[in-house]
Amino acid sequence: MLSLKKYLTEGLLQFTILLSLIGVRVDVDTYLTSQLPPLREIILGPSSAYTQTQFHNLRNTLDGYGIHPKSIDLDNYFTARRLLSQVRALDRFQVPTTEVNAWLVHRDPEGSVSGSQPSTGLALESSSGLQDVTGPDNGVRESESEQGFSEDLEDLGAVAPPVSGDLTKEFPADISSLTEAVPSESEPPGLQNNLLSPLLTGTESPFDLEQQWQDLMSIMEMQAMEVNTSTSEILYNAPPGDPLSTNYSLAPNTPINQNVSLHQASLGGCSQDFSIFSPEVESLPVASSSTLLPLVPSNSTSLNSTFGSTNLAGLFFPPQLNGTANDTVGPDLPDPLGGLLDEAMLDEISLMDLAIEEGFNSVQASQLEEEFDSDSGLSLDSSHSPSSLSSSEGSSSSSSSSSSSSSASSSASSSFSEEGAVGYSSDSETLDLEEAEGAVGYQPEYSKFCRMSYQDPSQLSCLPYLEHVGHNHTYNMAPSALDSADLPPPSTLKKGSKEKQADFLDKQMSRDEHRARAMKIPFTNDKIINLPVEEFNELLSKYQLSEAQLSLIRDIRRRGKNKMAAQNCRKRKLDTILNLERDVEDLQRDKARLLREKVEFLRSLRQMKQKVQSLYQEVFGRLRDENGRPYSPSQYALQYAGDGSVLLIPRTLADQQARRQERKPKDRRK
DNA sequence: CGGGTTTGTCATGCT
DNA sequence: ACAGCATGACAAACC
Repeated sequence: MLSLKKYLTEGLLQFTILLSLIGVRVDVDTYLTSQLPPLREIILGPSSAYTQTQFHNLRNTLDGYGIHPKSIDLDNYFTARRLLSQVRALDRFQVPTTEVNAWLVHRDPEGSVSGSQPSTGLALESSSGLQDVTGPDNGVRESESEQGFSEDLEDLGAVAPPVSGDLTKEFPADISSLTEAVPSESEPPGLQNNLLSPLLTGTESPFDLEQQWQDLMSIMEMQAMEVNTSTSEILYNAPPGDPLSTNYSLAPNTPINQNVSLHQASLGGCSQDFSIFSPEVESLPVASSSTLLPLVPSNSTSLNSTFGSTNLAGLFFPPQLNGTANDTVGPDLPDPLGGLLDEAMLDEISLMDLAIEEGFNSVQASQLEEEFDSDSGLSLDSSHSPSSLSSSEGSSSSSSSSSSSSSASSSASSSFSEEGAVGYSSDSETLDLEEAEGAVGYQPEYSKFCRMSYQDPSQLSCLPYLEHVGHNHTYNMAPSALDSADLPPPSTLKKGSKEKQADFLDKQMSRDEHRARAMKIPFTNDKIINLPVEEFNELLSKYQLSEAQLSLIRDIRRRGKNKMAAQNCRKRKLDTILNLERDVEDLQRDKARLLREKVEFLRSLRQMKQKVQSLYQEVFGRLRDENGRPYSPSQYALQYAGDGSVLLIPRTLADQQARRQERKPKDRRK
């Protein structure tokens, strides 16, 4: 029970201190459940910074850098660092290494999907431009995408031949490459210029293309998982098998009454839910046809490159595309990214913006974090101990410095206390003053005044938290006091002066000093208290002491040592509190920094969404039917298939799928 | 004089 | 068993 009591009281004390110091909410559970030892130790168990200390050994302790001298636990130290880094990594998206390639395809009159060989039908007249930007870094990806493309084609060939046959039968091929379909951003919309060339001027790209694309993929993935506004899973509703076949089965014989000659692009190699291109328009005129128009992959055209282009920055919400297509693409082009740019995300962004503008005080930061998500584990950066040293940059201040100060002062304390002990005076309340004054046995060489290290003013000046200690509890007798106490001959003093003297002595001498005098102890309390036990026993053996004297001497020694212990204990308490204060400050700093990083990330997220939207509009606007007319966004939409290809589907079907997707995630969330 | 602070002391547990 | 340390609790002194 007692240990339990101690445990609880200690823990509660620390916990209370921590909470009282924290202006903001700190998820203590996070600390407790983490493997970061220091705070957990402080709260739950023997505190590393608040533990019993062998002060005689402290003078050998470290300078305080790196590891708390009282908890030299390298395993915990490195474990904490590793975990901390992992936790911090949680705040960043785990970007899949998926990639998207755009394919151009055209259909030839014979009904075969041209481009079934990457190097043949799919070859883009201007594909060289695409490949130019592919660059060395994309070499591997390119080959991968080609492989994926081949697979796609195989799927098409195996499953979709009837459709493709229908399509081609029905639609005269209008072979224009995607590159032709996408204009440069500076060109008037609708011009049949190279679609990708402006996007593929990778030389200007200040970004890491792959990173950008990964970010984009993350956005989409996150959107599919969290926002649930996409219709990405439509393809997953299909029975196991080729999703494309499923799509075809949805509208196997529905004729597309136009000759849909798709300059199709697909995103090859993308295994993620990728239906961001599925629009959300519900009230659009329903096309009679529900036929899916698979966008057959072309060869090495890579949207990676496309997205990597800085030109995209200028493509945000580009002007109306396809100016020549009066009847279709226009301002009312549905926002294919409605799901991506959902309000929730924007709210977050707005909140973060607000937070930034307002300077991120701790309370706001805390509230913001609560509003966002629960990755507050990032504040795990419990800076209390060695673990905090891992906290990157400049915030790794606390523990080392605090530990050093602690250990330094502790060692100083020990050294001083070994030099001498607190002087004690007799207890006036139990002794006859005159008897005390007549006491003998004080040896001058032992009457030097000693004080505890942190009672030394010079030391106090180094300990700011003790600066306010201005009390003058002069229990300790100064040498002068001792001398003066002995000087006046008792016989020469009047009664009144004796009383005054007694008062003075009472104030100058400790109670044990008085007791020692009263009992005629032949050596100083300093010796009694501070001599090593062997020397102490040796000293006792030199004198013939009564039992009462021996008892008093042992009491003096016990009290004197306990007095120092109490002082050390209190000092440690102060150090602990100060360390906690520093820890809180560090945690708040880290928290603010993490929130700032989060804001930055959300901003880049938003930018990427805009880029995707722009690209959608670009691609869609450049698609032409067999008559060279653009498709109406009210009737068709682009949609990513599960296998990475891009489909041009009737909007009705897209809407259906979108609705289906809206229901499904809700269920999944519960 | 009351309240807060500092300090000494005791009791207790632990090593 | 003893010495010593740590610490909660209490009280006295002090401000």
